[in-house]
Amino acid sequence: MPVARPEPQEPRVIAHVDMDCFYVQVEQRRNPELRGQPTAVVQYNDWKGGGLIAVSYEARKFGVKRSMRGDEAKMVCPSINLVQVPVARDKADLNVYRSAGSEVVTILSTKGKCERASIDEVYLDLTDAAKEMLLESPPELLELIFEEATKSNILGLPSVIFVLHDLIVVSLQFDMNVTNRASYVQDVSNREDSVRAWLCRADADYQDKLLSCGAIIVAQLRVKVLEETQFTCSAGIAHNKMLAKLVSGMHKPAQQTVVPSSAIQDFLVSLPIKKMKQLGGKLGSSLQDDLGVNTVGDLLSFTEDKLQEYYGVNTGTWLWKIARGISGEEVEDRLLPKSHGCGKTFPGPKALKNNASVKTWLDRLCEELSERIQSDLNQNKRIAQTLTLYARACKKNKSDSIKKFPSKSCPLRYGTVKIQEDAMKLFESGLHDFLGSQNTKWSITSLSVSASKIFDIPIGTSSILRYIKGPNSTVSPANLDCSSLPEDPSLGNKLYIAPNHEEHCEPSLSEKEDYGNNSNLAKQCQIKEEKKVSKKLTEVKIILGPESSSEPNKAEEHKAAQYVDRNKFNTAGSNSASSSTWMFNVEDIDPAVVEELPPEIQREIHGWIRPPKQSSSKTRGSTISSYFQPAKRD
DNA sequence: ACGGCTGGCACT
DNA sequence: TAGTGCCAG
Repeated sequence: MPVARPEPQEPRVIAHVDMDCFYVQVEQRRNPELRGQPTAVVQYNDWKGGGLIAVSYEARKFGVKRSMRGDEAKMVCPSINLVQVPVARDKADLNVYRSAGSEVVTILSTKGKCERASIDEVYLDLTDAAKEMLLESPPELLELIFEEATKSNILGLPSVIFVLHDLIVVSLQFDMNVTNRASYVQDVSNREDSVRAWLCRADADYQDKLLSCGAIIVAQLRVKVLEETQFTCSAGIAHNKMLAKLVSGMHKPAQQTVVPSSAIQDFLVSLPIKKMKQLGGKLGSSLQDDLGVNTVGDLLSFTEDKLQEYYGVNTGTWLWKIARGISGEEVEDRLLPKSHGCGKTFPGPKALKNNASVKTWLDRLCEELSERIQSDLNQNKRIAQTLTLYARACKKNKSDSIKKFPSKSCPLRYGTVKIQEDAMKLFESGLHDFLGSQNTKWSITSLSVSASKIFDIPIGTSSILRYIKGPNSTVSPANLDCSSLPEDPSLGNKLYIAPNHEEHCEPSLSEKEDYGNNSNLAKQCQIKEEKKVSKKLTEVKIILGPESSSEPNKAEEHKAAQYVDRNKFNTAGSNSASSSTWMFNVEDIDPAVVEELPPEIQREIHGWIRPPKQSSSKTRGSTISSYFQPAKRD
């Protein structure tokens, strides 16, 4: 369920940038002959021409839609070019699009906080950049406004010209005649003049001026993206994420749209409720069917209390706010995905009906997953902690077949073979739960594996080996237990040290309120809290990572292993094998050894042992925060 | 026989 | 936590 976030007081400048039919553009760059042609990207050509996942604007004019079959597309648009998604290991391989997306993110992340929202979308928080521009070169003083910026669409600006313009753009695409062209040019120039005037208004309020700067910055970024990647994109510029996202697709392709505060209400009143993000599904339907709310304007007549009554505290407040254009959600500073997954469906006759075929496919999926987390590790120094298996299954001849195949997860061990083994064990465990006591036939219609709980390997602690080598490490390599070292040859035996992933989370205010109504729940909540406090959050993980260069020194390795309490390591269940991570308590580290370490590492370790802050009188430590905001020195 | 394949988030 | 469900494109 959606949740309202506290609204920042200061006005922000937020942009949502959305690539235009991205996969098509990627293919058009690979094969320029496709440019300007009706084109679609399709995956799996064997059944009814495959499914379309991206459609060029030329093809859309013929009525070609995403989710059409290749065959259907050919029917409505015989001249369409259908490009297949690359296939690897007998499944669609989206890596070309992922890396193309990274190219774009790299460019877009240069002007402010940047959040990768999907493979082809980002949010930007340009507040600081906009403020800076306003101070140093405000639009009203600029002699020449950046051309792309004057092509912006400003919501609420007198729209006669826009309507005209839009109509003419359509006719333009059908090879218009000279007379039309003349009027088009004139209208465009009128339009650009009025946009320029709007962007440069000296009498604009502060918020609008910030937006103007935002629009100019985004225009520059979009041109840069085009120059450096050949990709066009569209964008929305507003004071929050919700509004920016809402309008980024309003004028496509290759255009941007600005939402001044003054235009919000008029814009929202008539907006169909289903167009709002998060309301495209069941919640939106419920609003329509149960409350008769068809537009965002209709929502305005409900009090916050009423909405909370229907949908709970969180969602109720959220609904009340979005109806008024209020959204406090922050742009996260994150350029990389939070998880990696690969999956495949096996519809109808293709369903997998025995362990052997499941294993075949699971092995392929795991191979791809392993490759992806491996390159994430190499390129981004990130480690994934959890492996999860999902499946969809049917039981033969049972009315009970509504039951879902349960997802299962376990600690993720690096190395393709280990991932394959663990995934198969997870599958067997899930299948066992799925079947229960019955001994019926089953079939699998979808399989996927994913790697999640990914965190950065902290800079400065990259290799514990580097720091633990003492002058007199004379232990025999024979003592070293290498049994759980990765087999994958691309992995070496380098040890990484990182804080325990244990999250220290305080229940949110709203949560507390919710619990407050129910003494039982409140008690549970309290118990949870106490557990967290009593458990000393000083555990640290040692993670096996890659050793790119030299052969690891066994003696050093053993020395490192001295600090690993293998007894404390345990696996999550009978189905999971040993992991490449161990838990131990930093307080168990021999202080004498700590002294051998470089000062910065000593400080880090002491930071883990000591509670990071004394500001709160509560005796609550936090591993994650003490690490990432280390050393408030006292 | 389902759009397929990814991804994110909230809730319990 | 692990596991489920919803949502988006």
